[in-house]
Amino acid sequence: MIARVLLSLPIDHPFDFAIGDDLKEATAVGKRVIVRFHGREKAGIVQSLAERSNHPGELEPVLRVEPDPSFTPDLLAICLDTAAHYLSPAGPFVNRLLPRSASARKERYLQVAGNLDKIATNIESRAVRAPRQAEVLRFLLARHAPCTETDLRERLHTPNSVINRLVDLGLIEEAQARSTFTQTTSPEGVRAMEAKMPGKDHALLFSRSRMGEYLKAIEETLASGESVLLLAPEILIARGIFANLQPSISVPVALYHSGVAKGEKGRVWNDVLHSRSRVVVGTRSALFLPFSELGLVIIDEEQDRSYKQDEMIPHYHARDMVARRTDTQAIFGSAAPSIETFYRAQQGTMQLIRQPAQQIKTSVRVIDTKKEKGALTESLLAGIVETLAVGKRVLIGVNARGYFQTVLCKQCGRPLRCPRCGANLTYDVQSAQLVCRVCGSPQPRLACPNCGSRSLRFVGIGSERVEEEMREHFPSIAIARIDRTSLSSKGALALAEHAIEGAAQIIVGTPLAAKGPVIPDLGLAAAIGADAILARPDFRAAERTYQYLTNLFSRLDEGGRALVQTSYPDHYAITAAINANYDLLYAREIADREAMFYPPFSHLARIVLPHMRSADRLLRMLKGYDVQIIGPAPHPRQRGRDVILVKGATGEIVRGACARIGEEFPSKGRQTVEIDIDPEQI
DNA sequence: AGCACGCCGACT
DNA sequence: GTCGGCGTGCTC
Repeated sequence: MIARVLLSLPIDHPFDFAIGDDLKEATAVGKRVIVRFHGREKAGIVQSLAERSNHPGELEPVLRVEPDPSFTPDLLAICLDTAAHYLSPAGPFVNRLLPRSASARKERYLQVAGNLDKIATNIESRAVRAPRQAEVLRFLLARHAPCTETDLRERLHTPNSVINRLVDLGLIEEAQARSTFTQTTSPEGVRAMEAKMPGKDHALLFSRSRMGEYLKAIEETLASGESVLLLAPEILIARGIFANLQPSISVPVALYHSGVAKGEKGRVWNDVLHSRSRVVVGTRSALFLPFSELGLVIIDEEQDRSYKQDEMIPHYHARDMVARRTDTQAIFGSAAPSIETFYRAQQGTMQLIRQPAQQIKTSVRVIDTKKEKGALTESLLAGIVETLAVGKRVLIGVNARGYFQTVLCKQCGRPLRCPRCGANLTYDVQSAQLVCRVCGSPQPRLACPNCGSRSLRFVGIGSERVEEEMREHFPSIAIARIDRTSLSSKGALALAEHAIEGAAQIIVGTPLAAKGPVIPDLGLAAAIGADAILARPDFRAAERTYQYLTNLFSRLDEGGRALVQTSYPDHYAITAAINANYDLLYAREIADREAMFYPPFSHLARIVLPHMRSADRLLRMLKGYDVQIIGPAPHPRQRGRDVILVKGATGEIVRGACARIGEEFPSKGRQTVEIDIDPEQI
């Protein structure tokens, strides 16, 4: 017996290892094994088992088989399919996905034990002498659902001793996560569900408030014995949904995202693997958890760019990977769907459930910055003062992080560029110097690296600059800034959540802060950075602008006011957003996309290649396929690299052409050719 | 990815 | 004459 093992190497094929008699029993497809490779111990995932190997030489033995977490064969197949779809090697992907072995300690799900009267009397009798115990009982009783020990400790700051004492007293007990759920769906319920989605497993839920529909669908799926996955675009939002969902669902809910601690990841993985967890809320990586009977995937804010993995290979899009899956029901939720998804719904590829009635009419005021100058106009400041005066809160949406967006050289008349990578430099207040946000290198002098001139002009405005100006204007007001750094650590995350909940009167945020549910007591949502999104050289610029503004407005409750500062008050993306008129946006966009042969009418791939002798050969090769080629154009941020956009009528054609590129131009060091299938970033 | 092998410039 | 630069190639 031999095992074909996927190692974390940028090589697209598995390596064979011999399985000794002692490990025959333990070795299985999807397990993590330790092998000796190239003289060193390395972990790998068993892709398949076979009788013999084609390898001419001697085989190294499998040294050890790791305990769970492991892949189910089904999940492994999905991962291999995903990697293949994006023309990426599977080894690094699957090795990265699988968490390290979970710690021996298993997370307990706790619930109140015995009859409710007994608990109620205990809460009363313990209120004075054992207030912490009473608190825990009250919490669990009110919750109606089991709760993990960690969760209990975090929410109530309960020491372990209190929990253990309650277990000893027999007042709380470990819940069998699986058995606590009572089957509630009648045959009529099942029939109603079938009627709702006749013969179609996938639906676009186009609505402002979607949680109710989600809850219904989740309970229906649970009732049929299957599991549910709910995806959110950001950690911050996943956490919010998790907190909301947990008390209203009949089984324990697990949370899974890249910020979850290692041990906890392994625990959640194992809970899903053994069907102890049947509802998971998470970000895109949760899509690759080992569900055995996944009945429903909900992908909330389906239009969100964050579902695309840009930083690492494979560059997969969670929404598209869900769309490919016919083995599970799927709901794509959005208040401002992507043009692609809405098109599919229009074509009948998926069902369209549209609830326009729920759109809240927001009163929006437009400030034309061609008439009123400055990044922070007088009207905006007046609006903020007014809002604060009535005790309401303010959200200011800025398009970018940092201080100034760009620094222009008056001599060269062009933005200052990083000499190392060619990206536009920004000014950092903290260090009072120019820094490159792409490669991180600071500039020694406050001068143009190109000509040395010290006469600079600062244009644009970033979140840090706005935050600082706000502090000057409103020194006694609590101000918070929310951007990508808010997701960097647990502490920063908690701070951001705290700010949104009410700790800050003014929140300055990048588009990240526009995502999420209604912010309590928000009186004013002001967009001052929408133009920068609209001006991006990307065929989705108008769509993104609409989605950004819609997101921002949706953080207001009934009665809240919005304000948009723009130089393009008549642009359809902005007027459509202000009037919540998606159909206007869609009509304009879909006509444009068809005329310009962009998605959904074409499929794209983005190729980034270094300046090399063989670039001409690459282009000639592409021309042999039925594709359109745009470029090569210099990479906007990386010096010495070019970008080619490949357009084709089907994904197969584009992927075929790109696969050939991948074969003919194997990655070797600096010469690596990057291929991004269905890019979100143009 | 590592790591070794291998072939050309400035140094004790 | 050597030390060491990183291009190329292999790993079951």
